[in-house]
Amino acid sequence: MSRAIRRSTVSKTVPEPPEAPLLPVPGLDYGVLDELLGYALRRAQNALYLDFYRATADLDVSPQRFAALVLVGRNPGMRQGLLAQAMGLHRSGALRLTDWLTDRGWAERRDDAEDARRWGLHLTATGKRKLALLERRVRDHDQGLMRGMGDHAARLKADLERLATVAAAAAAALEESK
Amino acid sequence: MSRAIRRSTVSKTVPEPPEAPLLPVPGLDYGVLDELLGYALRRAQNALYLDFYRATADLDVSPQRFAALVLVGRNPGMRQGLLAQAMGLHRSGALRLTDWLTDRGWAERRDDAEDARRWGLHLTATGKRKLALLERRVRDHDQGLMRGMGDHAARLKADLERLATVAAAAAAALEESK
DNA sequence: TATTGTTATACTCTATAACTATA
DNA sequence: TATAGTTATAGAGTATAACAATA
Repeated sequence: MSRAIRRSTVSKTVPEPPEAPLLPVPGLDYGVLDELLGYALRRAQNALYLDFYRATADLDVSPQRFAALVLVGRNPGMRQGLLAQAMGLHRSGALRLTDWLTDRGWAERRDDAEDARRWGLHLTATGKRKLALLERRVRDHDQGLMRGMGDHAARLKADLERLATVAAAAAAALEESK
Repeated sequence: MSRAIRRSTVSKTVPEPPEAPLLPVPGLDYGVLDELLGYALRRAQNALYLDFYRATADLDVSPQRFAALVLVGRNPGMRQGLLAQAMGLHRSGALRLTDWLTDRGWAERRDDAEDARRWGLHLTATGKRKLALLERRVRDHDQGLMRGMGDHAARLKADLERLATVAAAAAAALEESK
């Protein structure tokens, strides 16, 4: 592959957040939606996304990009393909995500000693500073949500982790039975 | 506004699902992500979306469009603006969503008796049949997830509803303090 | 003047398919 | 041949801004 400098065509901003939270509108009949675990999850996810967006508005990231920054920071030298796998993305998506980080000077690609097809991803000094700042902000903010959930916070987190594996197993079973 | 027949430029298919679930990759260090309620929620949401997509693959809907169908079915005559509000969308998004439903002959716009600026949204007979089929499928499927969560299912749903309001309040407070 | 819905546009996000270099 | 990454493209999703009709 060409190791020449590439021109990346990556987004310049963070995506627009939802217009408004998805909270129940008084007087509307939600029918079956009110019974569904999936819809409750969607409502919560929507509210948290909006909240994350506002809490980090000045730092120019998205939840996904924050996650990528953490992963590269914690696993220096990781390949793009592994980043894709960890984030549930196609290879081409991991490329764009990496480009976004390198365009800002937060990460860089280095040659992989074992396999010349691969890159090793590393944070720059700037990236490390940015990550430290972001981690503090995001953690504080998340802890605020946890406080709001009181003594249900820990069990909610555990239940969500279990739900993710339950749903993934269900999806895999459907894929299988095709 | 023109009540002439419009040419809708709406998508023909359902969006591509994530490439793969976001489950933890063994051997990777997730750092702070493993501590965050928000990341646990993201993992669950990702898995459920993929699962919904596969469970309804033959029915050509997305979670959002399913929700719109339920809302219009349950609240006949509702305005587009109200649909936007209920779904956390901009007006222009509700327009596209409505176009999508009308293009398929599942819903129709009728004049609003009280205000000539508004449309009243209604399901067609076809839309009602489709909705009945979808509701059965989605409910069965959601109950499968609930069964997988055992006796934690009800409390998880309640916790998620509370989390949505906690996060929405936090987001509103941030918006306020700007 | 404000509101409802529309139009036109811009931008992001993701995947697919074909390609190059390397294993 | 298979894999890692790249390129080019197509399709989806959302919002913004300006506009017409109506209140």
